[in-house]
Amino acid sequence: MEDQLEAEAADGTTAERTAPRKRQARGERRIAEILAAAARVLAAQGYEKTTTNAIAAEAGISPGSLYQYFRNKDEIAAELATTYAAGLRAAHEAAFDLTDVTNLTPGETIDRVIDPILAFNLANPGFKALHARPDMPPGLAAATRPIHDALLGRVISLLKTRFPERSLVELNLAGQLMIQVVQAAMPSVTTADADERPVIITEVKRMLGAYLRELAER
Amino acid sequence: MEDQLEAEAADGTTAERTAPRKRQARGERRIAEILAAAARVLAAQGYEKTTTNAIAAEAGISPGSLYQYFRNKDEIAAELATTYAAGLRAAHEAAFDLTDVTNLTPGETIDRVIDPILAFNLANPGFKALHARPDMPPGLAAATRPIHDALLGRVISLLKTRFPERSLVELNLAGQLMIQVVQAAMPSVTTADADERPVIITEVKRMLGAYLRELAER
DNA sequence: GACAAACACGAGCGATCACTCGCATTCTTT
DNA sequence: AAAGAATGCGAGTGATCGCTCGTGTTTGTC
Repeated sequence: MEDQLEAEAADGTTAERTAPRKRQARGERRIAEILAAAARVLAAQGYEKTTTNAIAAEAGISPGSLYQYFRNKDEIAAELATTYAAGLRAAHEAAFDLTDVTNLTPGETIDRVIDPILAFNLANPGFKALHARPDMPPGLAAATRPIHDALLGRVISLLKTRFPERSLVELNLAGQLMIQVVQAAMPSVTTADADERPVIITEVKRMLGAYLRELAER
Repeated sequence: MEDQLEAEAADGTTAERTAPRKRQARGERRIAEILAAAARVLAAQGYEKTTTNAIAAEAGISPGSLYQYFRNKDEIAAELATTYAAGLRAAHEAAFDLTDVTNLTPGETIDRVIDPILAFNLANPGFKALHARPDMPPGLAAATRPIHDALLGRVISLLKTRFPERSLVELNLAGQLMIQVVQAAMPSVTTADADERPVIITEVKRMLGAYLRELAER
């Protein structure tokens, strides 16, 4: 990561990105610590009730130091949302092989889409506090939207290969509804005892499966 | 409404409710105005961002006058939640005749349950800002819970008559999931253009219908 | 070792919010 | 009409929050 030392002078535009001037190992670590702390506080308190002082305290630094790395509270949340988006996308791409979609049963397809989302939500409790809450500042919504759009796009393209006879508006609506259902059930899953979760998850999958069958026979 | 003048002296316990001491026509009106104003602000801003000063301004009174009638912000919200609960219950009871449940098709049953909820949500935009938001103070959650419980009880008893062979835990889970689905789709419905709404509503009902069919064949 | 940039601190500023208090006004009762 | 309770006001209080600033400490570079 330190292999470019003075090869950036030629390019003035990205100079601040590739090599600000000198050393940043400590700072880089701090940023990660702050984001981890913010995720923890966010998961416990929700966005509105999360204070920057609480994040700083959780990270073990002073409030002032926090603003050495982030312009304001929203930027911390936006950065975290971006990180989550990347993580969720990665989780999906790892569990999902686009080539063999056609020879999966509907139930298997549902599993392939739902399970990574569930696992991600269980592993990242702070995610849902950041994802499409209605009381968010518009700047943050911009960072949050790509997560939703990427997932929606994936679901729609999946529906398209499985129901080529359906119109795109129809599939769009179906995709949005299915995502809403999973999101709606998510709090129940994450707050339930670990041994209750499979029951809830099975039920959600049954509903989605039934809906897909209805879509096929329509 | 002013037919009890001095017939309350016999009952000491409910004296403050029926006749505090003297005159309250103006005050009674104010309370209604404050609640209406609070509903408007709540619908536009959400619970956390709603300030008591904004409610007072919307009601056309001073912040001080607000506290003549309510102890604090939460009490306003709680009172409003209670009002909503009564309204929703009334809407349901008007649209719902428990006697002829058995000779309705599943689709009709779904309409009977869903339509009043939809109508109520469209007519009372402030309702969803108050209903089971995760960032609410515990005191408010207490006022909000009866709404959910009443609805859940109604749905479950309905499922019980239609699926007597299913266990109660199973029906409980099914009822909760179905309610979650309707609630999850509600923002899409209320924010959509009026001509888009039927499409979304139809789709939600299709999903619920498909799920009920799956529940029957299970 | 000298210098400057990066990093860290924490008291505190300005704004906001829920709520109070002293006082003025309106209404009811006698 | 006089008393007093109900109603109304709005500046102000104390608490909290996001964020800044002056200052001090660490760390890489020469």
